[in-house]
Amino acid sequence: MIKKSGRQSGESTRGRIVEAALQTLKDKGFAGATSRAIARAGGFNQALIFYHFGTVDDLLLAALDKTSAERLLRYREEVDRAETAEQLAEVAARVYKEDRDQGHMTVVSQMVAGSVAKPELAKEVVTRMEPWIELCEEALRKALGQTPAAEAVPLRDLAYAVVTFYLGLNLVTHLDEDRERTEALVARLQSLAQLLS
Amino acid sequence: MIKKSGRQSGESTRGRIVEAALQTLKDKGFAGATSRAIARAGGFNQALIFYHFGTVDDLLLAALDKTSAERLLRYREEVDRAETAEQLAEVAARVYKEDRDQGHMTVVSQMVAGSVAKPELAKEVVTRMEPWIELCEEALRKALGQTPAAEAVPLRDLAYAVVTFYLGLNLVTHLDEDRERTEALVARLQSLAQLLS
Amino acid sequence: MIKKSGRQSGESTRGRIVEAALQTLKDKGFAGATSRAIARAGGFNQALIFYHFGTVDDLLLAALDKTSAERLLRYREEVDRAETAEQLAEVAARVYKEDRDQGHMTVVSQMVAGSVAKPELAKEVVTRMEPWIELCEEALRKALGQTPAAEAVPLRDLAYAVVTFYLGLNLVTHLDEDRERTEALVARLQSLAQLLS
Amino acid sequence: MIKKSGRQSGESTRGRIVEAALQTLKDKGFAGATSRAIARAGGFNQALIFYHFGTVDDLLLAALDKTSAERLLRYREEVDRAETAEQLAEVAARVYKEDRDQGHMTVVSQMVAGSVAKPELAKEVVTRMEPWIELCEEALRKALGQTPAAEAVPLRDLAYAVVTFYLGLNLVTHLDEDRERTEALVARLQSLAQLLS
DNA sequence: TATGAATGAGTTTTCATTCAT
DNA sequence: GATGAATGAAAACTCATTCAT
Repeated sequence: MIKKSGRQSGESTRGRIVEAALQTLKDKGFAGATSRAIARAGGFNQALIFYHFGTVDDLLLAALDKTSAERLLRYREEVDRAETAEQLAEVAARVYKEDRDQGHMTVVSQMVAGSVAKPELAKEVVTRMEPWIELCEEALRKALGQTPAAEAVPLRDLAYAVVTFYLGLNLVTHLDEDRERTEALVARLQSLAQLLS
Repeated sequence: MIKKSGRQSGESTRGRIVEAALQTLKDKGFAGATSRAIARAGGFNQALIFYHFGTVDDLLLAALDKTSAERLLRYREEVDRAETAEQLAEVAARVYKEDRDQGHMTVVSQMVAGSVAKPELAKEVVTRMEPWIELCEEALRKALGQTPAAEAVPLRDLAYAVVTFYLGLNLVTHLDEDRERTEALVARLQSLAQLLS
Repeated sequence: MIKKSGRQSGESTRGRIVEAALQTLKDKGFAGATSRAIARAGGFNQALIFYHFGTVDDLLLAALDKTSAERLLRYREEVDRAETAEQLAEVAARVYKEDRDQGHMTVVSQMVAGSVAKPELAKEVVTRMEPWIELCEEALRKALGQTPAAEAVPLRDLAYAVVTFYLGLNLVTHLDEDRERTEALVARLQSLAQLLS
Repeated sequence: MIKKSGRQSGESTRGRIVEAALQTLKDKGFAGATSRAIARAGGFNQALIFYHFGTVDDLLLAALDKTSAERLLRYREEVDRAETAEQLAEVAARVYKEDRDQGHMTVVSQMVAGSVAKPELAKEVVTRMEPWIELCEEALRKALGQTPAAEAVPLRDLAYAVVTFYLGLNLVTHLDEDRERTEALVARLQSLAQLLS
């Protein structure tokens, strides 16, 4: 079916809006992700956001969903391929860099940080963290299978800790302009992982 | 002698404003910490904020300073008293609960999260994180002194990791309304600490 | 077909806003031409000004443009019609009275005066004075063509002087409530013009 | 009588405030001459303005008085010394440059322009223009004594015209950054004066 | 005299959202 | 579907002025 020239189909418009929301979240943070800023970033009309998503917060959640889904796929692919703890540590370091460079984790931490004052938003954000904890638990099971650490701490809790750390890591990443420290940190954690294995 | 309402000693007014800013940061987050909201919380005139602090951001930084100074004192006291890794883990768990219940760490993570889009704010926030990393390093030196972990990872980097985790922990804390998970997590980390010792 | 109040054709709204800005500039001067005052004068929402013009200064410039264009047309029409120095002096007196009564020159002098502290505004205002100097030069060429005055002073400079005087005249006009003096002054200048011819 | 150290006598404080008001009027124009800006410029407390002058407008008038008195003295001195029209034209050019460079006329034109919306202020400003018109008339009498121009136009009216022009000149001066045009203009007027003599 | 503190009303500008077309 | 226009509320910040000391 051929669309009229100029106007994109509704689906692709939604996509463009979500994309613009993501970009704005990365560039300006939660506080700066206003309907105007998003519309400006995407080059479309402000009102479109409300037509397609109802509220700005709903658009932001949709954006979070998109990032989450994409990255989850990518992570699972890598986790499935890895076998040993060392490999997993290496995977984590690599994918972290992807996340950081593409701003995916910025989106997540901004949404988490921004939802402090908005309980309804917070509820939705929590829900979206769940699959990450699961993926992480899976990875940890692979990595720590029989080690003493696995016995001391239930993998579920450890997974929660890892995700928590990841959130903090992202928050800190944007403060560390030259990336010296965060870079070093991730390298160190890799060494630590080998210790535990 | 009782002061008439309205004109006060200046220093105490600054204090009241900072207190209101802290409360607002805790209750509404960075995005909600507007001059109006803060003035409403403290029951004073909006313009007073600008009279005493010039800008909202400067007030927010002053609030961060206050929390930071107070908590740093409290932490150092506890860290100085502790001797073994186990004691330190116990201290960490206890003081974390204080922080959480009093909202001190909320203030920190909100300021960190809120400064994504504001480079000048970010610079100031970074500076204020430094003493925390130092304190943490000190505590880790005590805890890990001779262990293999201390050799694998420089304590400085580990301290940075701990602070990062702490930031994430706080972000996550307010999402976890019933505190089930974060509570469990902290308990688990305590066990983990025993493992490492 | 009558439009419902509220949504209008955009172009006409811009016009209404410009008109309100002109009125406010005339009534309250540059310092009093605030967005609120203008919105009140025009009976529309304050935010409309920013929607259509971005900043108050840009609106004020648009208002200046409108007055300028309208009056320039009117002046040129009269100047083209006049032949002798006496006729031009008469034209000048007549159109000055129009200007004064309609407040057109108040707008100009207020914008000039108001731009002291605003270099960007000043730049724009200067640009908008140019066509007036040109028109004036043209009129002077007609009036003074072969006279000794024309030889002593380049017409360009004289035109600049006339415009300068006109600016001053306007400033003074509003101080001279009963218009006795300015009225007399213009009459005298007419006589003077005859002397020079 | 020796004053206490630190505190200046009331009279000198008034002087400092007036001086600061003048400076602010020159730098920021009427719209920018707020109590805060003036206090900042003079390095004293805002409230002092109200203590000594009651309102900002009254201070501004006091400042106008001071400039006016000082310049009037200077002008009279020069006018008294001059004899011929040529000398007077030369004096005018010289003293104009002083005025411009020291910003005295800026103060005047800003006060005139700023009083559009404030009838009480306007009334006061008008009063303060009177001695200038008189001085100017006197100078013109000297310069034009027996010429045909003096017969065609009453000197009083001409004096009014000159003052009016002077006001406009100042308005234009600050728009003409490189001073090319206004400089040339004043030079031309000097030549013109010789023509009339 | 002088001042730091305080205030209510004001400033420009941006917000999310709605609506007519 | 899409858009330009419109709006009431709110943002940060400044205003002239008052007052207790």
